[in-house]
Parts: sequence; structure tokens; C-alpha cells
Amino acid sequence: MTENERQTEEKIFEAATEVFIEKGMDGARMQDIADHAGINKSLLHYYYRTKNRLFNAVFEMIAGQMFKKFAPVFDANLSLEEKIRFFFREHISFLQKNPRLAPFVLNEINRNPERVRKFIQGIDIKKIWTTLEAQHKEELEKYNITLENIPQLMTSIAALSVFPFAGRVLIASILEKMGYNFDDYIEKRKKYAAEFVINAIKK
Amino acid sequence: MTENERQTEEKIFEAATEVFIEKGMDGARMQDIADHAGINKSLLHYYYRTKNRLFNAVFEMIAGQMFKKFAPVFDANLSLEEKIRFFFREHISFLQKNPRLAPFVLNEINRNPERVRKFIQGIDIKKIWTTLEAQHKEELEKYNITLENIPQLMTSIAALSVFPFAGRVLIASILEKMGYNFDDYIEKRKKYAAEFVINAIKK
DNA sequence: GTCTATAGAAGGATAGAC
DNA sequence: GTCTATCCTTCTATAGAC
Repeated sequence: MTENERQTEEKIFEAATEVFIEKGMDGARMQDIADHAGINKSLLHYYYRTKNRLFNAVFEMIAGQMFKKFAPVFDANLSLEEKIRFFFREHISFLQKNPRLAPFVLNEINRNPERVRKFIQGIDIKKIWTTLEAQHKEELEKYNITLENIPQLMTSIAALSVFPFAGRVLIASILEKMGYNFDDYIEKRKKYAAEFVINAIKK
Repeated sequence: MTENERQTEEKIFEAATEVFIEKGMDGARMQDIADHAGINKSLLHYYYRTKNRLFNAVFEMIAGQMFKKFAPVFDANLSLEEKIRFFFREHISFLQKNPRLAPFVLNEINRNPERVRKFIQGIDIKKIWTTLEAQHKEELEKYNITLENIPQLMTSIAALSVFPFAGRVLIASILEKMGYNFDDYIEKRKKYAAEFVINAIKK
């Protein structure tokens, strides 16, 4: 692959990422992507054959990127409470830098459930649970966290982190109306959400 | 308006609601809506002129419907804790009956921020706060709930209720993999989320 | 009010020259 | 590898008959 090819393919990929995240699969236009990349429409087909393949390439990259963000939590050498603080700090910071990623991914998954496989194929819940148990046996007992209620807890944690971005435009509008600011709200949220969860699981 | 006209317009509206929620504004097709309504494509234009107007009619109805669900919380004669339980029970039950509503609304708002006005035009946060303060002064002080941190608290409550549906397909897939079931998870969530929040705000 | 027919534009995709 | 030209389909929207 020559330097030129790599450059073009990369330009297309970056342009496609931008347009797909902005408009979604259905709303995106090949012409729009070509314009963003500064090349001709038919070059898109030369490199990716179809709109669907181009979209899949973009989606897989983003899915992988989001999943990687969860990994460090499960091997970082921290107490359970510190892991919760660590997670919210890191995860919200990541979404803060890419505020359109969460709504994009959630929407495309709901629209096309087949895509979900790319997300969960790598996830082994039982193994995650075994790891957690090995690292935090006493704390899990103390907080009464069991394999049965871990879905409730983990989706609650995800909810507190992701929802502000999934509902960003709505929340930002209401905050503006109150004289507040979305960026400040998000900055505060890193700590608020962590303490909220830690309090919630304390008996 | 004759009985016939009303019937046709209503059939169109219902078909459009179904198709728009399923496919979104960009993915929906006028032909598809006409087929669902069992009428001809050009009748859609006769009644609603454009796809955009038809979509707006549908969206406004749904937006109003979702907002109405929040109202009883602010005048029900209940303690603060009971209101929290009441809210999760009612709100999750509503979303349970209409599991595609939340992702639809969130996505369309993010895609077209102008639409957000239809949602928040009726909301008067200061008045909500005044009402809450009048009804629960001591409880708010006890839990250290202030006008400054109410955005964090209210978005957290919304998050715990809405996120399971915003991420439904993803969450359901992971649950299946664990041998659990999404419907059971949602049923349990009505109580889990309420106790989670009540614990979280207790010092 | 409801239908058929069709306009008119736009979209994805391909052929072929260079 | 990149471009122009163009095919073919699909989509919104309108005209006009009944």
C-alpha cells in the first residue's frame, strides 16, 4: 500500500466518521462524505464498495474504542470505591471529549440490533465477575453485591455516566433555562455520580 | 370535518407514529406509512402536505405525552421518598409499555436541536422548585437538596429510569448472555432504582 | 376525498477514460 | 488511483381524472 493510498483511505475514513456521527447511517450522504474528504464520490466505492461497508468500518472502530475504556477498571489496583471514582472520572472525561459518540452508538444499535454483536462479542461477564470477586470479596459482601443484582448496579453506573450525553441537547437546554451551563454540569458530575453510587450501595 | 375524514387522518397519523418510531425521521418512507395506513401515498400529502409536517405532528404528540407523565409527581400528596418510589413505578411502567419511545425522542432531539423547544417550552423549573420547597422543606434540608444540585439529582433520576430503554438492545443482549431476561430486569428495576436513589441521598 | 400517473430531484453505484 | 459521465432506483411531491 503506497503512502498515497493510505492517505486517501484514511481521509475517507475520517470524513466518514465525522459525517456518520453527525447524521447517522440513514441521514448520511456519500456525496457529503466525499466533500468532507475533498475527493470524488466514486473513490468512496473504490475503497469501500458500498455505503454499508464504509459504515461498518466506522462503527466497528468506534465500538472498539468505547469498549477499551472499560477495561482498566477491572485490573487497576484500587479499592472498590476508588474504582467507582476512577471509572466516572475517566469515562465521563472520554465522553466529554466526544459528546456525540454515545447517542450515535446507542441509536445505531437500536436501529440495527445485529450490530450489537460487535460490542458484546468480547465481553465475558462471568469472567468479569470472577475477577471482581477475587479482587474485592469482602467489599462485595459488605455492600451486598451479588451476581444476581450486578446487572442492576452496572446499568445504573452506566446510566449515570452515559445519560447526560444521550440526552445532551435536552439537558443542556433545560440547564440554560435555569442559568446553568452544561460544561460545568458535566465537570461536577464526575464526582457527583461517584459519590451518588457509593452512597447508594452503602447500607 | 366528516367522520370519514377524521378516520382517514387518524389512520394516517397512527401509521406515521408507528413507522417514525420504528425507523426515525431519516429512515422512514412515505410509501411505508401509506402501506401501514392502507391508503394511497398521495393522500398523505393531501392531509399533511410534507413529510416534515407529518413528522412534526407525530413528534409533538409524543413529546406532550411523555411530559404529562412527570406532572403528577409534583402535586401528589406524598412524602419525598414516596414520590421517588411513585415516579419510578409509574415512569418505568410507561416506558415498559412503549419501549421504543425513549430512544426515538432522544435521537430526534439530538439530530435536530430545534425540536427541543416543544419539550421544554412548558417546563418552568423555578416553579417546580418552589412547589417542591413548599411541600418538602424539611426533607430537602435533611437530604441537602438545593437549587444548585438539583440538576445533578434530577438527571440522575431520569438516567436510572430512561437509560435501560435508551440502551435496551445492548442491555438485553448482555442480559441474555448471562442467562437473564430483560423483562424481569425492568420489573425489578422499578423498586431497585427507587431504593438506589433514596439510599444515595441519605447521608 | 381518493386514486393513478408522473414529474423532478437525489441517492447509491458502476463504466470507462486517463 | 482518480476523475467524469451516467445508469438505475428510490423518494418526495404534484397534476389531474373520477
